Amino acid sequence: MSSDGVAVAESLIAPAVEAPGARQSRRSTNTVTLDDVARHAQVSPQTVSRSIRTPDLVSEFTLERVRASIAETGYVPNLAASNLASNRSMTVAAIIPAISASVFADALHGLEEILAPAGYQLFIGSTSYRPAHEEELVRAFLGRRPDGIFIVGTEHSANTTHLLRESKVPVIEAWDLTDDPIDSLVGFSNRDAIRAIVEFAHERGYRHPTFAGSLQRGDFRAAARRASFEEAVPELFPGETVRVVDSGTSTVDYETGRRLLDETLKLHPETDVLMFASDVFAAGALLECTRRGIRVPDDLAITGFGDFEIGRHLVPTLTTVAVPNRQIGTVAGELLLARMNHTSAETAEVDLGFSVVARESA
Amino acid sequence: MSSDGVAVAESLIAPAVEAPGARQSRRSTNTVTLDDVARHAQVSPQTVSRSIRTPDLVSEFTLERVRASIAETGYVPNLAASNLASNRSMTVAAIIPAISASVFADALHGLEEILAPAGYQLFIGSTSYRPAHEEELVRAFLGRRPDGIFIVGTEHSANTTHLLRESKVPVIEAWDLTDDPIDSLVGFSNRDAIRAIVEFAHERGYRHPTFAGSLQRGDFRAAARRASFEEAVPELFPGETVRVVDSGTSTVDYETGRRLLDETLKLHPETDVLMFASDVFAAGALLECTRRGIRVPDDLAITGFGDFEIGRHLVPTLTTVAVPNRQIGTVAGELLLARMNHTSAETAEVDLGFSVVARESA
DNA sequence: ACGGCGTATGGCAGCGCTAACATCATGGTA
DNA sequence: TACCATGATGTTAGCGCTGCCATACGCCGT
Repeated sequence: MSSDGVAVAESLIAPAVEAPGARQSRRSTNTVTLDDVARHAQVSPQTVSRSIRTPDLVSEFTLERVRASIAETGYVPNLAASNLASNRSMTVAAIIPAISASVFADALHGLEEILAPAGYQLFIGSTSYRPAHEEELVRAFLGRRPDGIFIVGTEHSANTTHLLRESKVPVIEAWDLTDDPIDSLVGFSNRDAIRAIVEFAHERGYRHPTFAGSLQRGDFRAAARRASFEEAVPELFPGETVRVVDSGTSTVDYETGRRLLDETLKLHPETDVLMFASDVFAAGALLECTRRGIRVPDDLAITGFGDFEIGRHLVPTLTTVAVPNRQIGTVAGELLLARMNHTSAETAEVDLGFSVVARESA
Repeated sequence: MSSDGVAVAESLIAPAVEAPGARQSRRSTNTVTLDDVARHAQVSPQTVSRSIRTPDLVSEFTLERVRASIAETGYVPNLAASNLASNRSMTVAAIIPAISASVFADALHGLEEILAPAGYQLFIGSTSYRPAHEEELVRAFLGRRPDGIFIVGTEHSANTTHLLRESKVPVIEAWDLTDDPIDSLVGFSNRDAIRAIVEFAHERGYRHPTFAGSLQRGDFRAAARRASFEEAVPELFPGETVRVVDSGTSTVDYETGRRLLDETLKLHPETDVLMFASDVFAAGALLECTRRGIRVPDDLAITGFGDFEIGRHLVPTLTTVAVPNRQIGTVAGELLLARMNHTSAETAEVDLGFSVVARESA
């Protein structure tokens, strides 16, 4: 082939000039790039880029050709390169304690509902309630340069807080309130919510409340709820013992609820209203009551926390506290969008409140 | 200011030479880069890179200094740049129908459990059972150049299949079996599973089975389960009408289960075993039976699908089909790891099976 | 006829990192 | 002593894309 001949001749004359293939290419195999599309459409790479990102600036005629070329070549833009060049990743990082906990799944759903139409993608990581893991996760996620961060909780390690503050990325802390947020805040007061349901129990005439939950290390919201109970009881029930049953680090499931009921009956048989830190526990306990023939609420009243769907279907239906899971996600999404579009530079602290849902079980 | 004066003079003499700051920097504000760390530690950038990625190749002495510099400068690696240069993103994309569905959350948990220790991060997207959305999601995710893809289901649009095939990325389809996978496959036969529980009902002596589920468009696994029921009944119950109650596009929740029970009692009062497409429906129906005083299984037997935790706590406990949710995730994770490390180039088709769990409700 | 303006496109450089290769000091071996 | 294998570090040249600016062209008003 004549072209080969030319190349060889050249390399004899000027050995400094690389022979084709002397240095191995670093390109990934078979990947269509923006340049390929540009060549195919006979326009500059810049025009292809514009056709994708700001089609308004490209003439109808050119746009047609570029689109056809993209389709024909099967081009898929490399967002890592785009991210690097434009310094925007079009991603939002979401850090939650557990994927399988439905409350957080609801919030993520709300978050995605707002962000996806604006072209943002969600990076999800779960900490399993371990602060050390949270820090690791924050570090790893920051490496991907998200345009926004959604994180459950207001209590983080000093390092985590520092990392987030220094990152200059809009951060939304969710699910609780605090006086000193990293940036913005969307949630409700776990403390007030528990207080409200203790007051409810008091008004209904119950006299011997017991609180039951798991005190997983790292679950600061659960801890806040327990503390709030311990604070409210002496005020509302003067002279009454403050009874708390704790399953330790157990997972949040129906089985744990059952065990918590068991322990309560053994340790505090005088209990007339058993207040759970989660509807899941309450449901497990309620079903166990059905099995054992304990009449709810006559023998023992039960309350939950979270207003999960099952509460409306249990027999008897469950008295609980409704919490705006989904709304936490949508509000957070809207706040983030405003910040990321530079529509607003303001941080916000949104208290979405809660409500006591009185049903049959108490 | 004198520096301004100099700049002007220079531009008069040699306008082609850029005055400092004439072209605006594109760097993101205040970001510490690998070069900054290198300068701080007085080593080359490459050595810093090695210190992070392959510390074995760096001397103890240098490593110490680099680590100190990283800490002091607060350096956070830019993974977009790393990704671009190395052609590895260290991410796996997971595409599931719904985040809030616990079965998929379990699988994701399993997947993460395997991938996270190996340094891979999970990108999660939900399709809401819409094939068009699935395609969009696949396209967007491919743009991030994941090293592996986990996708629920074996039925995809032609475009989706084509995109995934052409991407050359290891793909695992999950939750069902097929003769023609895109790449690898981890799941169980929804068809056989339903058949097994119909056989179970037959052996237990039930004579008038009815199937109840929602037939959401896009949920091919639900459709397969229904079809399997329609296939099994004529064989096992010759002469018996094939009764199917369908809630249309309702969401999978307890309320729908209740409505399905309602409809069944109206349309097919002869039913002696009601077989649900999900434990969630079964639980909703079972609770409604309790409320109405319908005795289970004496007046009506009930079966579910999925072996959710609640089934073990309902009164009566729920007969169902156990399905290896978590294991689907872990096995998929292991297969992906092997492919991504180039330990194995082989595709695999893994049938994890299922098992009928006989409890009190049937 | 001319400069000024808006629209469409192209050229250049660089985002922050790493693969590939080059270099340089060791130490052991023939 | 010359030689090469080994380990530690440096140099070069991109990865694929977009920000910024330059350029080309037609249109308008004066």
